[in-house]
Amino acid sequence: MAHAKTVAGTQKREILLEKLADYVLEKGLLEASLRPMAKALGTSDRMLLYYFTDKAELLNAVFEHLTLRMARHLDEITSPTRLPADQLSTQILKALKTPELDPYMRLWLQMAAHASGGDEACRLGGEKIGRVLLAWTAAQIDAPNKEVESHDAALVLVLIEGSVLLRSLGLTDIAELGLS
Amino acid sequence: MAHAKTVAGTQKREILLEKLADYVLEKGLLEASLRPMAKALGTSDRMLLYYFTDKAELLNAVFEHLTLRMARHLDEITSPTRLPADQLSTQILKALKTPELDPYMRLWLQMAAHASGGDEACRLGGEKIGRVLLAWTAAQIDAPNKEVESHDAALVLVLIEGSVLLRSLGLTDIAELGLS
DNA sequence: CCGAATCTGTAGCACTGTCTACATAAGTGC
DNA sequence: GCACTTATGTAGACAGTGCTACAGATTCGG
Repeated sequence: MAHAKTVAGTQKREILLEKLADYVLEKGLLEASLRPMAKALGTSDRMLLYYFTDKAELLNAVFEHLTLRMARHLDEITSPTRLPADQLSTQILKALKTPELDPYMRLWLQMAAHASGGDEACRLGGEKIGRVLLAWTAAQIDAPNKEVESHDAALVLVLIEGSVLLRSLGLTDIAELGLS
Repeated sequence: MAHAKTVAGTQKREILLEKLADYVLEKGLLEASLRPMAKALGTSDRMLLYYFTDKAELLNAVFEHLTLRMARHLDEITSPTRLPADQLSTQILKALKTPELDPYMRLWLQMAAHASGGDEACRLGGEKIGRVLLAWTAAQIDAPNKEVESHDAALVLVLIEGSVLLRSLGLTDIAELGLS
């Protein structure tokens, strides 16, 4: 049949998925080819396509897995004290530059680029990540009411993403000057 | 020898470059392979590698060409009246969503993604585009002094880029809410 | 007009990409 | 122990990539 049926089988799929997520997070989308990934995992492309029907399905699973993983990381570093938007954005940016979270931002950037090229899977995955980040941001904003909170959260997210993009091009000066 | 030597030769290179720029701008980096490009131009990959030593050199030339072309487009739509940062950012974003300029933003996003993956040529090209946009923005900002002007220009650029990234993921609502 | 330099077409190499066919190993229910 | 499902290895198909070798066409200075 198509793929894993037994208990051991689905477990193995989970293990593979975990390692695949590590790999994609570190190497990025451009190096996410079946053979290199399989090699890094100590298996063969044949096996990847046994546990995942497609490369597309594989990447989808990786995206979902990474989204959950990122959400957990974010939960761990959620500040208990709420801050106004301007202070929060620099605070958040600092957190996202962390070696723990930075890879997610880089991958997200790559997903956005693929999305702009028409890749619907990347678009959808990237959208979900964005929503997670937005909710996380909103929960840390000090605002008089819900309306201001959503507005400020959106603003902070826009600022963050702008910084991510500019930083990836080495335009760190602009990113920092703008956020200061 | 390596490539074009005569007058007609360098002219032909310019013509190819022009069409290559059109192609890359429309199709993006992922579809910028020699054979498809050559086919779209009515020539062969063999010819592209005659007039350009490398694919790398070809892309570099395309990037420079497009940067200049974008700068010309920007000049044409430069508003004579300077605006404060908040009004300017929405104004500029509207301009960059135009079918004439939007492709540049999409390509820029792809370049940033490649840059974040370690592609130095894309990083450098993308950095130049960023500087052009920054200068163009600064020239339209209403600010009391140069210091505020650079700060506000940087801020506007960050906002713009954040919007571009979010929009490419379909998160238009967040982009617009943040900029409002 | 002839040799030499500049162009261009054809064919192919070496590699990598996703994905499949087929056979075999390993387990599992009876 | 035997049939049957599940798991895995080997091999390769097939298309795509950048790039090159070689030969033929074209053009151009003498």
